Amino acid sequence: MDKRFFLRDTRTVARELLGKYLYREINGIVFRGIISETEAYHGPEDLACHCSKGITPRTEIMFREGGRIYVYLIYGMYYMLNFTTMSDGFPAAVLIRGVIEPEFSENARDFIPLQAKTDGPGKLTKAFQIDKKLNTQLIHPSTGLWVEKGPPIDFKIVTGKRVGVDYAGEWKDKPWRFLLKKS
DNA sequence: ACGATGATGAAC
DNA sequence: TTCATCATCGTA
Repeated sequence: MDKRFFLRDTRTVARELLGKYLYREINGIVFRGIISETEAYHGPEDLACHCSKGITPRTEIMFREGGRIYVYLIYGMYYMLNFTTMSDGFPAAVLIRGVIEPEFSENARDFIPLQAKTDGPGKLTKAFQIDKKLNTQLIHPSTGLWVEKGPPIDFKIVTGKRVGVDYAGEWKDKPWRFLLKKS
C-alpha cells in the first residue's frame, strides 16, 4: 500500500487493512500474515487515544502525516504496533491486534505456515520481532515492515468496542474495533 | 483473578 | 522527584 492509503479517515483505514498482508523482513527471512483485527484511534478528542494528551515525545508521530509506524511499550513488556493515518497535523493511528495464517519464507516466494493465527497485539509483535527501533519509520519494504494486497478470500467484517479503554468516557463505546470473519 | 514489569505524563 | 496509570499475557 502506498502512502495515500493511510492519509484517509482512520476508521476507513482500519477497516480496509483487514484481509491485507502484513509483511516483515528480518535478515532476508520474510514473515507475513493476513491482518484480522484492528482498532482505530482517531483525533485529539478521542480519550482512548494517546494523542488526546497533546503533542509529547511519544505522541508526536501520530500528529504527522500518515503512513508511518508507531510502536510503544505497554505494561512494561509488550510492544504495540500501530500505523499512523490522516494528513499532517491531525493525530490518529490504527492498532494492529492480530493476523491469521502467519507464514515465513527464506526466498520471498515459497511460504511455510507457522501456526493458525497470532491473536493479541503483544503476541503479534513478539512473533514478528517488532520493537521500538521501528517507531517513526515509514511503512515500506526498505524499513522491513509493510502492507500489501491480501489473498483472494471471502470474509465479512464485524465491529465492536475497543479493548481496554473503559477509562475513556463517552469514547469507550465507539465501535472502532474491526474483526475479519472468514465465510 | 492476578502478578509481571517499565515507560509515560502529570503533579508536586 | 514521585506517583498512578496502562490499546496485555500467561498462569491459576
